[in-house]
Amino acid sequence: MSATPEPTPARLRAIPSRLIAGVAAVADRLVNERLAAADARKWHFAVLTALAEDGAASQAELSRRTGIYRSDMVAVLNELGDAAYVRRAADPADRRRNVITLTAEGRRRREHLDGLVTDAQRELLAPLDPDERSELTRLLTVLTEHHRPGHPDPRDPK
Amino acid sequence: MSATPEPTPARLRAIPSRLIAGVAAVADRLVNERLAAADARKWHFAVLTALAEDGAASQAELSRRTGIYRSDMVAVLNELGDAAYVRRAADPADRRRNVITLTAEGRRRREHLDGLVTDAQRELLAPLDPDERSELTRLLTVLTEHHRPGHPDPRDPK
DNA sequence: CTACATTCGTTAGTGTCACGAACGTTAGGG
DNA sequence: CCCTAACGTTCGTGACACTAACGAATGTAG
Repeated sequence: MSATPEPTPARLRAIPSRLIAGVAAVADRLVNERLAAADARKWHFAVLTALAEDGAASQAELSRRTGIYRSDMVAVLNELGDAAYVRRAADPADRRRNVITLTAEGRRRREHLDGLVTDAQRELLAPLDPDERSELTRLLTVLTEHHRPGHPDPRDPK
Repeated sequence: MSATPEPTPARLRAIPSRLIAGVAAVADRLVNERLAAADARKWHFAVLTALAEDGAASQAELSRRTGIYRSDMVAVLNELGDAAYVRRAADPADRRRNVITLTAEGRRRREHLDGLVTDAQRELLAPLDPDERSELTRLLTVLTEHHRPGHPDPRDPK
């Protein structure tokens, strides 16, 4: 069991990057389906949650928290602003920045979307027991931490 | 540990679907970078590998094996055909079908790309030990098997 | 045998998303 | 004061997932 004489069967189905891409597609579909029913997309949820968890921030800061490119952040904030879920105000301390603030409606909206997203997680992880779920989360977190701008490879500190 | 009094901490960073999407993006980037250096894309590798592992097939069959939409398969096979990695011939037994066959050059090409893809997997999974790698693969396989057209929910056999 | 549904390959088109280029504005450091 | 860098913004690109529709061929029910 420890020494497999076979060279590398490496079945297409067992290639990690393909497995992950497949599961990611399923997860995205599950989340999007539910959010679409509430006329929202995952970016909306990500931005609202980032604001709820760590407070008001500039657009660039929100980009870093959520992983959304700052170019794409503009449109998301336009939509959230049009719906009065966030407010966009100039930062008096640094006039390059906009300060994005979560409104009361935005907070309610976030809680609603959170329920939908949580449902999607449940359906996604349905076949796993609690231990397996936390182990999966742990492994994915390790990978996420490792492949982070600045940490990818200590041999190339540039 | 079993009863968490907190309502829903649910940190944005810990949402499985977001973790998976992030890791999938990293994995895709790693694979694409390497394949691009060989002027290939992941579809090429997937099709060549499907042919090498399970033999010649029709385009629709390749679609199912690889997960590529049959609409997109056309362009991929055009490119692989132009490079003489595969041959496309009419199926005499069913004249709707094309039979796609892997050529000798295609087989060499596949082995080359396989090396690149394997390197990418190594880099992706670098922070995990062998046990963790197989556990991750196992968990992802469980999820993949569960969320498969026809198996999504036994409560809705339709 | 005829009629109908289904499969296949193909073309064209849509929407999402990640990402880069460039620009004007503003801030901070030498 | 100049230079660099960060910020918000606009525009554009390319990969990818997916749908719609088509003609040709096949299988099947009546």
